[in-house]
Amino acid sequence: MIEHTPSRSTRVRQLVLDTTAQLVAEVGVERTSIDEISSRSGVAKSTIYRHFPSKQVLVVEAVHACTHIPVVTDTGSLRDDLISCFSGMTKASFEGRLGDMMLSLMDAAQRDPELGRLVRGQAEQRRRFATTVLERAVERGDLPADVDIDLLVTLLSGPLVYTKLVRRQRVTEELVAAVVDSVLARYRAPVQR
Amino acid sequence: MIEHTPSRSTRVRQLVLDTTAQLVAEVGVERTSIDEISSRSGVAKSTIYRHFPSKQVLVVEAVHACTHIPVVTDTGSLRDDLISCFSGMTKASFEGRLGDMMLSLMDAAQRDPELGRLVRGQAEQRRRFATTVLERAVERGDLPADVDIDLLVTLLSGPLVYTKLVRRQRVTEELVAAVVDSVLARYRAPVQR
DNA sequence: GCAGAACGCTACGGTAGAGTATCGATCCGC
DNA sequence: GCGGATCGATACTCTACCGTAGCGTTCTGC
Repeated sequence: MIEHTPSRSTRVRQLVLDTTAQLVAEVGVERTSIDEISSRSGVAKSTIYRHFPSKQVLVVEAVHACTHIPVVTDTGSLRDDLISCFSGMTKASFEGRLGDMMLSLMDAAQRDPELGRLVRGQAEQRRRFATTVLERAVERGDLPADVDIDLLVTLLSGPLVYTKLVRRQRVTEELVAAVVDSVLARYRAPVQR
Repeated sequence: MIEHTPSRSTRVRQLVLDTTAQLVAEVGVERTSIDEISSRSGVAKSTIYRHFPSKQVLVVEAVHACTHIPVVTDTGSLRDDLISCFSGMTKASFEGRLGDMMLSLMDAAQRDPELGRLVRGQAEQRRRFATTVLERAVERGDLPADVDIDLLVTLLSGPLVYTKLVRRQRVTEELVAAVVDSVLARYRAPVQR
């Protein structure tokens, strides 16, 4: 992939998007103003409006710009796949700017249909990834065929979301592993004691 | 307890608090305005400011007014106690107005120190209740002594919070029971197979 | 180096909301 | 039913913000 030196236009555009994301992460969607974006980025207000028709669109694009899609591994080990899956989601959703935006974003998504689609889409995508990993495990026989995959995804995702949003603590690799192990414990062959 | 007929002052005050809570539940903390509270409640703006020094204080009091403390049962059965505990919390936190406020509240709590204290306090109280139930179970020998209670509380609370906030689905009695049973499964006497 | 595009600056108009002030009307205890 | 307390209505100041407009300046492709 050849990296052209970006034109002035796209450079400015990127700067505005970046500043917007930064501001949303700091003060939330509602308190983010164009004037503040302008003064903080050094890009004139008029220029911002030459790139984006409205604040609503700008915010949506800025948020969209900092969402990555985590990769799904297939190591053959359910435990490893789950840990990899949820570690990836943690990095993609809870860390960096997106992590700081989450609450404000979810709140704003209740009222803004466009943000609503974006946030809901992300959440569903996250669920689908985990669902895929679990379905593969069922096919391999690592999980009983009658297992409630939907419930399992909730049992796995919930504690991580809770730790991030309610407890406001970092979701560590150790926590992910502990959650995965706890949830899987009942499906392991009963240990001799 | 003798119920006096409330004076005009407290009646108006209550009406304002109620309308505020209703509005916060509908449009969130930031979009709730004194003018709207005034026009919707029929109470004049000037009167509102005679009762509350600022919007910030009003919102905090309004939120505070609709928080109940769930009761903790002690039936001797860990499963029943947990289900009772988390059903109570669900009713107290996820249903009714408080449930509709949650997201906006948690978001606003990031910036408003007073709301922050309130929300954090609630969350900690919830955790203490669950912790109490689990500690009793350890004392009774229903759970191993080296169990990680903190992790257990997260495993139990997380899926419910996730269902409410992220999936935006009702937290049913069935879900509470399913989560409790899933988490407890690994601590049950290993089933013969 | 020279158009033309992109940008910065400043100044608007318009709206919404917080909080204050005044005054007349209304309620409520005594 | 009288007087003090409370309330309603209105108008006002301030501030913040969205979005627009005009114009001079700077950059960029050719």
